[in-house]
Amino acid sequence: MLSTPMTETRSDIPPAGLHSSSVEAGWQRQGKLWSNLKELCDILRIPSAAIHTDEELLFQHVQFKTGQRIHTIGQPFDTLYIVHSGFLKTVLIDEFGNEQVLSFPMKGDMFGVDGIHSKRYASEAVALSNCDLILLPFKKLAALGRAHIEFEHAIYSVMSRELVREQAMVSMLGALSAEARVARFLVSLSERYADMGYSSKLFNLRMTRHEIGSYLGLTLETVSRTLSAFNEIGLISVDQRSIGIKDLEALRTLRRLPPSSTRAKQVSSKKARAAAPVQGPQQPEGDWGQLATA
Amino acid sequence: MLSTPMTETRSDIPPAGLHSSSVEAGWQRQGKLWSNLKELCDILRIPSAAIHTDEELLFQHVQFKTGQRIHTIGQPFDTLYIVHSGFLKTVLIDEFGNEQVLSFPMKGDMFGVDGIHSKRYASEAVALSNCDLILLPFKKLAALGRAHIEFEHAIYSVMSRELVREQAMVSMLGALSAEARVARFLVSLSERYADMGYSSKLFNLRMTRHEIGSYLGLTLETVSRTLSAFNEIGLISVDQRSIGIKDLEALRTLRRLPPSSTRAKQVSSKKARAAAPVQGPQQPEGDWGQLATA
DNA sequence: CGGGTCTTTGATTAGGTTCAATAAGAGTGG
DNA sequence: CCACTCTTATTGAACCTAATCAAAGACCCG
Repeated sequence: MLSTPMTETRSDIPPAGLHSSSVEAGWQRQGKLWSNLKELCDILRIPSAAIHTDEELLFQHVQFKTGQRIHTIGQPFDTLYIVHSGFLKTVLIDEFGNEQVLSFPMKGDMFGVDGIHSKRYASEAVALSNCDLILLPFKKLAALGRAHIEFEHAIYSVMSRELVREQAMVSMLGALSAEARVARFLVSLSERYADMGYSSKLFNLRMTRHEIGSYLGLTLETVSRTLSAFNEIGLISVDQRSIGIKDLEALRTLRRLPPSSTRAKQVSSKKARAAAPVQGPQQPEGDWGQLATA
Repeated sequence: MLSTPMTETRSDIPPAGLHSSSVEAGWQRQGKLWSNLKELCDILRIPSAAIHTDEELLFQHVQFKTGQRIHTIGQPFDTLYIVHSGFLKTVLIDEFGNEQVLSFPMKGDMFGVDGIHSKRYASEAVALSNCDLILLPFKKLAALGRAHIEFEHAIYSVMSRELVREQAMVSMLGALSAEARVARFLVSLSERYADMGYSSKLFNLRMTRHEIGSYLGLTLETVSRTLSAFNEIGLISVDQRSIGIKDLEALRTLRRLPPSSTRAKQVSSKKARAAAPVQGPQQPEGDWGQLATA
């Protein structure tokens, strides 16, 4: 119930498999490596067109292990973080020590932006898996914006994107039922994984029910129950952290589960598509391991 | 229930009273007037120190009447807005036409930022009173950032501030009871009014219960009931749109109304301060009118 | 294997929604 | 000016969703 103690040292497994796709360029076992501007843009999904490839600016990587904190609330702000690989959560801590999950940053996401205003981080970031992060000192970023007009716009764009995301979040919390929230959460995870080259149909949750609940404004029990319900009516398959998406469209459009009397009917309406054997490159299980990507 | 039709032409009352405090410099009756950079910074509460006062850049003002839309969702984005005077709401519209209120911009607030990312406004802004807005073309803003390093940081800062605000919102929606939400809403309104030089103890709501409810993720009935409850136990006084803050501290720290059994006890604990006759410059009633400020 | 965390599921409660009726204002037009 | 209408606000009663409390099973790791 309290701020999940976070084991601080789980899965110390060193990188298992390596890979060398385009974006993964600047990465290597433990060693802090460096990315250049182009790589940075690619990861952030920013048009890197007009970027001079001869740009010598380099950005340092840092690794964090599961459970480690990247920054805490109130800590002086000076750098932004971009997720190169791994999964995290950002949280607010209320006066009683309760966590409120704000986001689950993953590859391509930037976090720490909330520190710009007050020069102190307004939230806390914790690694949910081993992570490889790119450090982006704010001063450097600002300078970069000045040097490359393109990049400047990109900065604004990323911040704007984040704002839109938060708006969607507010909207969801303000208006949707528990089922709809969980459904949307699954859909967005699915899409996010697809973006990253993982399977959008079969993946493992990196966060606990408690964290999901906090993120969605629900209790862990409600999350658990809702997942079970989705499982029963055939929208998904659930087994602990493993989720199989069976009917994405239904999840996408779900607003409210039929009032349990009509529940049976709904089950039938699930256009028995269970035939389609879900698969595809599954998400790395052993963390930090083989990114069995496309 | 549907997206309040918005009368589009209520209170066509022209500006009643004028005033000429420091910040109000570039304003005048109907005429679109212009503000210079320094004034802009002042309004935005940005340090305008290193700004060359000889700067010739001017920013156009525009007036909107109660009920008018400033921009709509999907409309091509090119300018940001800064509230010089008046009250607005920004809303999201779901697939059924239901509004979700995201914010209530007022003096010193910037909105439209959500349009940067997709080059289209992601939300809709509606005037809740007659408004005087400063137009800030995004291109101009970006150029400005390049010209004045100070200002560039200010841009990031304002966007970051907005993000933090949204985070607080998410946190509130995710974790607080109805009473706590309404209490916080009142507190933040009070503080906001104080900032603007109005009375923090006595003011009029510019928005309907429905809009407040939408903003707080509650129904209008719950908002109404909660206000009534606060009134009963002496935290505030309510009469329609008029709110009197009686016990700010209680509102600030309220997490959950005592379980109605202890309710009586609570009433007594209200350190009978009703003696203090609330007053101070009240908010302009006739909109657009006399800013009876300090 | 044992302690810890995480998850599932059930029973009960309560906070908020929904439905409904009434009242108070504000604007309109005869 | 008053009747009429429309929107907004208040309040009550019934219902329902999700929270809370509780217990047992699954998983993880030392």
